[in-house]
Amino acid sequence: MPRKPGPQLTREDIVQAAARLLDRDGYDRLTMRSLAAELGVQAPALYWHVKSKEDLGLLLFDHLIDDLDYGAPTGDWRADLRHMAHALRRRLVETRDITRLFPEDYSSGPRAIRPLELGLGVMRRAGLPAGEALHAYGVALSFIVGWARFEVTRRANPASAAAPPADLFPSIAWALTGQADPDGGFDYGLDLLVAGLERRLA
Amino acid sequence: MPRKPGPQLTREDIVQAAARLLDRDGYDRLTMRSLAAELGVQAPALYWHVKSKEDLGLLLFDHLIDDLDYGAPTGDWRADLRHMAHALRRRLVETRDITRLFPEDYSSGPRAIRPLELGLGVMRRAGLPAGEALHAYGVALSFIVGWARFEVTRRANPASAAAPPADLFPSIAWALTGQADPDGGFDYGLDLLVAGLERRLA
DNA sequence: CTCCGCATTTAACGATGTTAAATACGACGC
DNA sequence: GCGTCGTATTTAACATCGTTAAATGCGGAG
Repeated sequence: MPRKPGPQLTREDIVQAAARLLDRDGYDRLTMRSLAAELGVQAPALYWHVKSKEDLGLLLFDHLIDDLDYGAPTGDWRADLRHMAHALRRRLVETRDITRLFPEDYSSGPRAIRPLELGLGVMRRAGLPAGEALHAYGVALSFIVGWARFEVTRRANPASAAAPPADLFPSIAWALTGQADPDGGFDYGLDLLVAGLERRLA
Repeated sequence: MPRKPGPQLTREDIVQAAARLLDRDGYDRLTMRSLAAELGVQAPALYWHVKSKEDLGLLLFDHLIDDLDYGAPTGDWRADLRHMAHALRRRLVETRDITRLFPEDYSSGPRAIRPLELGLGVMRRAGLPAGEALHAYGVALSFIVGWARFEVTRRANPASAAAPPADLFPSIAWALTGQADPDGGFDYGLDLLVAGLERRLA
């Protein structure tokens, strides 16, 4: 019964080749035909293993995010929260075009269940009421993903912000007088989040 | 010198027709040809007024967001922040497919300057140090946009979350025991944000 | 040896964004 | 009044994409 694993094309092969192409050429050039070529095969062959390109996109996202190690809980919920957030953000920022593959229904669905369980565990150990944990998780996830999307393009483009006229935009001019380290924004957001949760616990 | 405004096709006409089609058919069916048909014209005619579809997307986004009224500052920075956040979120959630048009470089760029000035004004009046205002604004924007993207698809799909096995995912099971009102997540996030900022001010 | 199901190739379809070339049309110089 | 020129639009077509239909190879079961 076990089939010969010979020169057969497998779904895993496809996903791995897709990941390779995504990293090399970006999502726009990741086409069914180029993917088939990477595998030494013709394009329609892919459709035997994969329902559609959208389907492939989900499989690819899973592949790119599955090996993410959120680490074991340490008992310090603040550190755990920060650690998880940093891990996810780093993966989103460093893996090329992965934000374009991010499933729009990541809040629910089977693929989101592991980080959900972990994240809710952190909230639980923090002492948050059960009714707030899902909210807090959703807020954190929204912030992280939303932030990563902006950060990706900010890294791609130069920091080409020419200062606007100070008379028309006084608050912008004011904000530019304080020089914040430009990469600290994410940690600043985490600080706000943690402080907000602490307030919730008091 | 003033040209006759007769049956000429203008860029505004195109953008308005695009907005109409977007609302009626969604972004996937908003094609150059269908847009041209809506205007009683052939597809390549559009390219005289618009550089590309991507360009049109930016114009369309501007059109859909420009009339957003953030309201005048009240002096209560908490209320102002919440008001701005709600206004933006509502527009993002209610305007069909607008999140797919959201410019990835919205943090900077001329089109983002008005909300930026307003938002930084709020941060300023809150008493935040100048060096933190940009960070706080970026955090808030990331949260709002990130949240809206999830909320859009959550509204589209039913709340089809079948509860996972409690023995494998105890924290999820725990979180589900507390019934939070499912639409309060955004306000909860705003509460966290405000509380975090208050902490920053102390 | 034959038949059959899995896997892949060949060929092709329809749609899309976009460009090149031809064409209509109104203003302006002479 | 005629020709010319810049503006605006149409006609025709190209390249590419995701996807499907049909034909083909191929290996194991009877």
